[in-house]
Amino acid sequence: MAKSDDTRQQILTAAIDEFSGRGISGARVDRIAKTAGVNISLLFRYFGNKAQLFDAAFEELAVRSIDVVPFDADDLAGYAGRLMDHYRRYPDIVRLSAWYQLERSADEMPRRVVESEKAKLDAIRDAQERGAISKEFSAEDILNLVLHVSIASTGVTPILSTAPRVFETSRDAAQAAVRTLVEPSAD
Amino acid sequence: MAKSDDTRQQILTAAIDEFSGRGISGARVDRIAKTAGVNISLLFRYFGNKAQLFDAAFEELAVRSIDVVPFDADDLAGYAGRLMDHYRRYPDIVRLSAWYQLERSADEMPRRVVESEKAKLDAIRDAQERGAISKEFSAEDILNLVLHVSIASTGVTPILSTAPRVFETSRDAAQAAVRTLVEPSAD
DNA sequence: CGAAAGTAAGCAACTACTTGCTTTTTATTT
DNA sequence: AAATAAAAAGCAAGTAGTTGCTTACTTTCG
Repeated sequence: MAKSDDTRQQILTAAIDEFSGRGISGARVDRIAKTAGVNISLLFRYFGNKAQLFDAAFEELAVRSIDVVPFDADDLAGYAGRLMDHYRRYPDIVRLSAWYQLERSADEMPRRVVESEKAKLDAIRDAQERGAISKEFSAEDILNLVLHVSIASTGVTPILSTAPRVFETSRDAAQAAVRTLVEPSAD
Repeated sequence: MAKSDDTRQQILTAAIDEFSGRGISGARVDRIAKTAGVNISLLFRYFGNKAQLFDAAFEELAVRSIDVVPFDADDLAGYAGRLMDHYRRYPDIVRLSAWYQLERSADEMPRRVVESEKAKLDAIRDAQERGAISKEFSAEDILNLVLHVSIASTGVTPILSTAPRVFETSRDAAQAAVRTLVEPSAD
């Protein structure tokens, strides 16, 4: 099985590359097979069809992102900074997510992603109860705002605006924005 | 010429529909022609090729958005609210922008979009000089943050998160967030 | 009449996926 | 350790249907 596991991974790596660049419709399965250096029929035997291969590629990167970027409700600015670093280092996950929203939004996110989100919301609510962060916004709104501030400099965002900003400056600004948004108000 | 102008618009409308749903690679030119009720060869005579037709569709909606949603640097929360209303009413522009970022990001935005952005930045800088809004962030960062808070509930954003939020609540939250971010600090 | 608008019928290249077959690996028995 | 057979891995060569775009021709209109 060692050999086939390797082949599987080879296909997945090539698929991540192809799908993140071109999406599902734009991707070409023979190109993926060629990049992976495997026969095209293996691709279908292992992953079923093109859409399922995309799902596998997406889940791979999504789960990795969750595992690698630790969440901290008491330091949301720090979390935002870590997220931005991760996105800059692995731009594929952002693009893959974008394609996912556009071409697969009917489906549900992978289980691990859904679970992770629930845990984050619980942690935020707990931090609010303890008075560590502001209660002005709901936990859902806070998470939503933090995530969107964090992707604001990736350049794969559907806004009518020119090229993405210089990373360093907007990283500082994003962190400051998160801090401003969640700091406990005096009441 | 009245007849041909009408045909052109018919094609453009069908193209907006098809491209916003499926992107460039996923769109089918014969489907656009059929929806528009015109012969497919006219589509190419009028618009050149598939990619140029996409550009025409994108520019149409982008310019319309700019013209219809007035910018006000002294009331950025109001602007954000108006933007969100516009996006909810015409979701096509958000999706079209998303496809554009993914499939055409090499190109430059339409001239009108670039010009409009420059004007917005100038207005923000002016408002900062007058002390109407905070100087904590650069004009670029402020605009970037406002735009991203405004698309946070559209559901076509590359974040690892489940379904979009309820519109009304997140609209209020987004406006409050913008207000918090740009209110002049006491210094 | 001349130019522009409109149309039917292609076409060459591509595309996701399959088939029928050979080779290698693994598990089991001797 | 050798023999064996089943299962899995690997491959070359398809195939049926699609795709963006063109061509050659007719009709409409000022």
